[in-house]
Amino acid sequence: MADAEPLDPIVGALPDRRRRRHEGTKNEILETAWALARREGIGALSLRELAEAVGMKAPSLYTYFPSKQSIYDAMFAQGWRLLLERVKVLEPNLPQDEHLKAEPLRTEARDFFAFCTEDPARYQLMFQRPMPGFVPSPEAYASSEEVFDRLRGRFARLGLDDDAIELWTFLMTGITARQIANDPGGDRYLPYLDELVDMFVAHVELQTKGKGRKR
Amino acid sequence: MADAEPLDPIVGALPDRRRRRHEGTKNEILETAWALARREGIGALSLRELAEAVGMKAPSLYTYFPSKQSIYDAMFAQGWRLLLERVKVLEPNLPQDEHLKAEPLRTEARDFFAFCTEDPARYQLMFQRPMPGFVPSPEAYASSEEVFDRLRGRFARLGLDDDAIELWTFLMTGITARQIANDPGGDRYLPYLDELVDMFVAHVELQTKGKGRKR
DNA sequence: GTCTATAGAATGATAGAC
DNA sequence: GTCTATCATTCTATAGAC
Repeated sequence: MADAEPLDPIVGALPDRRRRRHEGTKNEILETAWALARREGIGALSLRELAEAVGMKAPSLYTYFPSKQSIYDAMFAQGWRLLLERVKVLEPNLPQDEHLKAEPLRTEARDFFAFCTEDPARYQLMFQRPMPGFVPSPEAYASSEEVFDRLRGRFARLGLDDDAIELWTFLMTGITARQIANDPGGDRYLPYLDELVDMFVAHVELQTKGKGRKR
Repeated sequence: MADAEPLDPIVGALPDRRRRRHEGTKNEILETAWALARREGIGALSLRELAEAVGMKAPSLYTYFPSKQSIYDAMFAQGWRLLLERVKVLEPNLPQDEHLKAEPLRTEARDFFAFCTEDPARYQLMFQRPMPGFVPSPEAYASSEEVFDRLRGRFARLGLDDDAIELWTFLMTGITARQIANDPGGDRYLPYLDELVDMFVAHVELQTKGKGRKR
């Protein structure tokens, strides 16, 4: 979970070696922030603690991030960029025949489930926004938008519309949230995942057969 | 949202009028706590603020609750007791014929959706536990257990087993969580609710028809 | 870039007078 | 039961020396 951070204008003007070093430290801070968030909960992150864990005093963090919010923002963006990388991998493997939805959707489901449950703190930050007053910056938000755009694209290639995406989202977030809340770190609910997908596939196929249907 | 609070031993020994008054103030504090939680988020509740809103100074709250955690605990218990009251109402209306699942499940779904979305702060406290370190007391937890026991009972009368309950829970929490996160106070996702129920019913009926199935 | 020192504010909780 | 006063922390953030 690192790099690809968009450069801020001030730092971008520095000489190369120095800039690289600056970015390196920034990433180290973010890595440490993730580690702390995993241990104590995303809402419990404090700058003193973070600074100490990274071998600094708290004020030094302000050389790298202008505020605590901006650290959350960078983490949020990082999480979505990472998910984006993972869903890109799914796209070349989509079938030509849109009647073969089940297998790609199972892969999709397992990938999402794995991503969410392998880091509950990240899940909370990305999907539950537990910090009062935290609003992601437009740049950070952009990655999350692209994830959804690509989901739309993949679903379209399987012959599925936006309403199907909504249903799909209920299922996937429903099961992952329960996994994280009731059995964090485990996989107690994983066996239900394929059943959810089968239920979903049966439903959308029933719908597309009954054409010209009402909603 | 009030009373039925189990008496703590000390207060239970007081004379009647005095005890009633004490309980009344306690409820007033809880009501005010809910109002603040709705306005500023459940995690942002502070004792000073709460005391001021109820017309006291902060230390006076300790006459009624031994700690901030105990206030959260009382709220948690209240929420589950209230949901318990609501699901009890559903039970007399269950059909004799277990092939008529769809209507009672729609009612069940609408009731749960309404309960969850009419008070997002309550939902967060009951289902998402956003306060680091908050653990409900065994007494508070008991109400939540009874809610699930009764759900099991109703599902059994519809011919549905524990695995069906798990699936159902994914669906219901998936859609309510999304409603609360993306359109709090609104009902943008309500139109999908019946569709979820239909999908679920079709799935479980397919399963019970194919008897002796593997899992 | 990193530090010390500190501002400035908020928190939960307790002691003890009345 | 309620209050004042206060403890003991914690927090983000800034000023300014080095």
